[in-house]
Amino acid sequence: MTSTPADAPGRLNPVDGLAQLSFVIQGLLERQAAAHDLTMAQVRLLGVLRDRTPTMFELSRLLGLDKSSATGLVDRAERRGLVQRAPSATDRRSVQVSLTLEGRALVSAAAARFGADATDLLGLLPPGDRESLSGLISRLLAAHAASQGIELLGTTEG
Amino acid sequence: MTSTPADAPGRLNPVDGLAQLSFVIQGLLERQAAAHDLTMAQVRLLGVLRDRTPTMFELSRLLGLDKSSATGLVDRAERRGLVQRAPSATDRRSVQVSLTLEGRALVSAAAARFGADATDLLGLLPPGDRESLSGLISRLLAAHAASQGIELLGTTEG
DNA sequence: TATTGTTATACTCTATAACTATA
DNA sequence: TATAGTTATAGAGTATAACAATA
Repeated sequence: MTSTPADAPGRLNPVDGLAQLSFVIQGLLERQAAAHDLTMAQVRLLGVLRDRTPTMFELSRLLGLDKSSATGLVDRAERRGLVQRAPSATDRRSVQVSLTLEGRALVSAAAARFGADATDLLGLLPPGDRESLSGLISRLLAAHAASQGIELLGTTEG
Repeated sequence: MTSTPADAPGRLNPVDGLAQLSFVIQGLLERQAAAHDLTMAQVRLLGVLRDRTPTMFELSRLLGLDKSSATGLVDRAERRGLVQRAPSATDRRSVQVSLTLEGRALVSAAAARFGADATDLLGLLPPGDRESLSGLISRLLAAHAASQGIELLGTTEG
């Protein structure tokens, strides 16, 4: 399901193409994560917190994890000084999680370097093809989001 | 780096599009893996063994893991009856790893179901777009393979 | 009673270092 | 000496179940 046995070299079947592309992209992401001493789980955590300050419960839903898994993830990130916990103003059971300045800087740096890698990859195609591909991917993602619910932006990775 | 804050809904920037698409595809893979009680690591193991009978050392290289990690991975798969170890005929230090019939059946079933999911996803696009997308992805992967070494087929996922 | 979050526990996955047995 | 593989150990990541504090 991820290998490509005896296919024609220049013409992958569509399903294998999708699978292989996803592994290439994930490889780029993991490379930059590792370069910043981050695991993919931590990258997802920091990525979600870039434009949110959720409670632990909301966070676990955003990441698709159990509450207890989120506790451990946040514990380790907090120990590294990347995120912080603060009591909720409205519910004394709740905790609000947010990025520290250091966490924000780290995720921005990693995102920038991933962006450069991805841009290099796309640069392997001639400009016309590149634009076609981007447009088609946008349309596919939009159709997929629509077919699900309306879980459009921001949490496709969870 | 994985979130999509205030972009135009219908027009993701190309880099975010690639990242989000990779998460969607990985999500499909993980869903079918879980449906067969497999982790992604086990799926990669079984996938690599579909058309190979490597030694433990070769296997660790194919998967990009340390030898000891491969030992654990194969131990657990063997305990489940999915793979088997056999002594090498030529080097008494070596071990040859292969799929059992049960392992082969399992990876085939998972691959088939992932293929159906991926086909459904592509089916969200009109036929013309679908073919264009597949062609562009093929070209991108070919260019990427060429830009690396000649690590064409079979191990893009490692 | 229901919900939020943590703790206790267990398993998978991964790596490093040390070891055994071959070569 | 060098290589193939395993074992010992440690840490990240995940889940389930039980619990405390609050609602």
